[in-house]
Amino acid sequence: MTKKPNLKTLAQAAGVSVPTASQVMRGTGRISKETRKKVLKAAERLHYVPDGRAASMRSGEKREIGMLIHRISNPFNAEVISGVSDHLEGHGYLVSILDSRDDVQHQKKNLEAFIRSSRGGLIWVPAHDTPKTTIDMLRTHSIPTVTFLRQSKFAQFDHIGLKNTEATYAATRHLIELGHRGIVYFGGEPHSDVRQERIEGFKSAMKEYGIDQHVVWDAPDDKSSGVNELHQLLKQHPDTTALICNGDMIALGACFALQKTGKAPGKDLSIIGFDDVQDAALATPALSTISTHPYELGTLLAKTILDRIADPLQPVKTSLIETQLILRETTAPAT
Amino acid sequence: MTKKPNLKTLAQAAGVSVPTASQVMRGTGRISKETRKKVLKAAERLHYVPDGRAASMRSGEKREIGMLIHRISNPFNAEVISGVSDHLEGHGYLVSILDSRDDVQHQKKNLEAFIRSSRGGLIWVPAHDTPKTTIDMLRTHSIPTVTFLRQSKFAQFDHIGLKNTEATYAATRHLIELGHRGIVYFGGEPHSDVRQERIEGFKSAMKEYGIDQHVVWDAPDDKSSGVNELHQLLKQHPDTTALICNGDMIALGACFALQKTGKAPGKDLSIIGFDDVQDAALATPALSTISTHPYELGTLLAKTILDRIADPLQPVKTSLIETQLILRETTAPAT
DNA sequence: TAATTTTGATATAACGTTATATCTATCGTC
DNA sequence: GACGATAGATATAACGTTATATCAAAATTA
Repeated sequence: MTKKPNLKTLAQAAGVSVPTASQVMRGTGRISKETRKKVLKAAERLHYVPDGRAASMRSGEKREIGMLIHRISNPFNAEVISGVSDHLEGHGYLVSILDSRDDVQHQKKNLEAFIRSSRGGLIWVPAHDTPKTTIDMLRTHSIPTVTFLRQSKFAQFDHIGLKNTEATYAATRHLIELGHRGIVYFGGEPHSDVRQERIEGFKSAMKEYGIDQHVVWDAPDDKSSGVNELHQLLKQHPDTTALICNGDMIALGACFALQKTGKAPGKDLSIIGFDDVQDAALATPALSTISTHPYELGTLLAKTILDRIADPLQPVKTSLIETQLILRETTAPAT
Repeated sequence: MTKKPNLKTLAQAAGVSVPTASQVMRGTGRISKETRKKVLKAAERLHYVPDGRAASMRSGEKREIGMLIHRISNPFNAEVISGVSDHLEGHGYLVSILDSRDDVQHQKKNLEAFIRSSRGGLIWVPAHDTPKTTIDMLRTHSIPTVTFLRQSKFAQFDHIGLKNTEATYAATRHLIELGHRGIVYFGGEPHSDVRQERIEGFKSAMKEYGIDQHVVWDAPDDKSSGVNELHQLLKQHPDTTALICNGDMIALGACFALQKTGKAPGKDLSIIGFDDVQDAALATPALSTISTHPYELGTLLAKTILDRIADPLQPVKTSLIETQLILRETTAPAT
């Protein structure tokens, strides 16, 4: 059990000075072929790996990006992560994921630890009702930050979002043209801004067609919530003929609940999800939904944070990703 | 845009020396009430946050644990992560996740960056066919490491695993007692040791009942693979009446494929999954499967790595988690 | 050949902390 | 009132790197 090797050890083993060893390891400076070989050989033998803390502290370089997201198990997020990682690893960065569980307490703890650890940048989905103090904390440490999906009310960061309003507008319009009138916006937390944008699109389509009644139903965005809440909804609003859902998971839950009562999604109730997760296409019946190109979103996030790191003073940018209405088997004309 | 504050700035602002400021921030040493108040006030005003790199380098303490796993989107892993995070955050650690995509190249890159970043410990699912050099790299840096699910052939780390053999033995036996004879082990990569253990249990149950023919079918562990491969399997082995699957996702894929051809899981083909992910209970029909208590596994992982950090020289420990056969709607007597 | 540049290496200081040793008042004790 | 003990602060060095300045020797130029 030998001691962990450092530059000093390495330099001694190779018979050179510490700065020389450092230069060889980084491939900088003027080094002769023989010394380079000597040092590399010693490094191999000792399994030398530089201490990133010391290197980063001295040089100011930070080759690690953190992603703080609201739900690590969300398959949509997993796709985004892939996009981010593929791009950033290509640029020599390590991407590590933190899970806020969409809870401001967890988020604060994680962010404090994050700031302490001095990483190069943050890709972030702010938790619901993120307080101003949290934002201030980030600002005063001037960490390159890009938000996605959700935007902060209190500060301007670079942001990649979705065209939420347009997406639900198109979906709602499609349902109306199929003859539906009893359309409900199903799922999501009341405080969510993203959801508010989506409801905006829903309402404006309804208004455009002169439908005044529009029900919005609050419920957590997971599958079991869809199962549980659908019955409540149908009991309270029996004239419902179609759902625009806040996410695929709750939509799939609703499909499941419907089938349990002997009814058929599509035939008895039209359902449109949001995200186009892998399961949407593989469900029975296949879920009509709104696709959001998560991998491309990830790539764009990666590019955006690299730009921000390269030039911290450039003006703030916001990009919105196009969505696409995917019609499968859970949408049909109203009967 | 003021400069990031450090201990020196803070000490000057509070009118004390650097070591005093340091002691106040950590709550150590002998400090009078007034000076403490002065320093804390200044820290608040400046939004001072200590630099974890410097602190960790000097003190040797590392309050960050990394989890390197094979598939971040796997819902089973998400549950494990929750268990780990809940426990470790309670002990003042930050948990960050790295995704190896089950690829030895990605894994190596991630591990190198991980070692450079000098974290306190590693919770790890080794990728398939992890080479010895990778293990050596870890060993020479003597990083407290706990593996889970998969064990390394080349080194002894603390390990938390599943009782794979017992699990599939019980499942196979159950199917045999229901009258099935054409039972197939469906899914998984050929090189997987975990899968090998499961196949062991499968075979030994078959042998015990004098059934000599046992088909093992290779296929990736995801849903779409289940959809695609089932047809191939049934074409090649038409006398198949039941499947033991290597994971819930491929099992659900098989259910889907079966339904597409007008047949019913449970009635026409019995299917047992592995993991008991959330979707298993919510599928139509509900999936019979093997539950593995992922959250508890996570808690145990957290405790194990804390023990290892506290005493790096203690003997290596291995724990195996009990599994449980959950019978739902996709298992029925053979016709 | 003297002056100048280039090559290949090294010495030194600095990044922001914390561990250890040290120092000066003030206190209690007999 | 002399003495040791203690409270409350500080000086100094160290963690493992890298940036900058420096230096000797070799190579090039005039």
